[in-house]
Amino acid sequence: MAKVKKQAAVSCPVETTLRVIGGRWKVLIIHFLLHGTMRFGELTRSLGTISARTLSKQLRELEADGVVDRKDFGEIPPKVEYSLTALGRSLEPILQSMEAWGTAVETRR
Amino acid sequence: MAKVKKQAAVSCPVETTLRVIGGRWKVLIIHFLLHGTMRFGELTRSLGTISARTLSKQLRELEADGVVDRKDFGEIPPKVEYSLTALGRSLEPILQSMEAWGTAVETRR
DNA sequence: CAGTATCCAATGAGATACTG
DNA sequence: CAGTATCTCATTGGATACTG
Repeated sequence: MAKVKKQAAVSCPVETTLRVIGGRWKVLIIHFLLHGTMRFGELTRSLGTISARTLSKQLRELEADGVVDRKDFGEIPPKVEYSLTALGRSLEPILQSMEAWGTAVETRR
Repeated sequence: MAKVKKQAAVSCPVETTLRVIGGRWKVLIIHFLLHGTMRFGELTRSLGTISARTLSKQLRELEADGVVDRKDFGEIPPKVEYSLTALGRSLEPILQSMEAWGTAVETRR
């Protein structure tokens, strides 16, 4: 299998996952989308303090990584719905264990 | 239960976990320490291209978060050993599921 | 409504040099 | 050996204003 590119370093798959869900709002976005499809404005309100620019960027990145599906209805006024792909939904157990661990950490303080 | 402080936002525990393990080298450091205690120089060599400054910082942060234990033998030449605390070892299942997910993502490309 | 364009500040992390 | 001190740069994300 050739020369493994260059800087494969060590145990990369974990870092791949981190790159995908590591953005400032990404796990929160995924969290909401696990409950169902949402429109851009709904996400903005649910997330509370995110700017349009930032939400847009995080969604595009999640889409590029195959986690989120973007459906543009091509209407005016615009209507766009975001949902999780199968790959995105497969993140649920990870989020759950991360939530459990985070809760434990916060508790023990 | 009062007013929930201020910016509790939404589902924070997951983000707590992300803040703890989200550093550039942290999951890799934890990965190695899951196999046993290591000295500073060993970690440096294992990680390949990390600078002393960066490794030092990441270790201090992991220590502050209760994940890593630092044992200074107070000898000359210096000898310092790093290991995981119980809390640190409890991250193992999370890393494993993240590794599985990351592998799946890399595979499907 | 669902964005994009610009500009800007904060953080993270690398390179290099030095030290008890 | 195990760091610390500086300096620097790249990336991330926020604020604001504008648009099809």
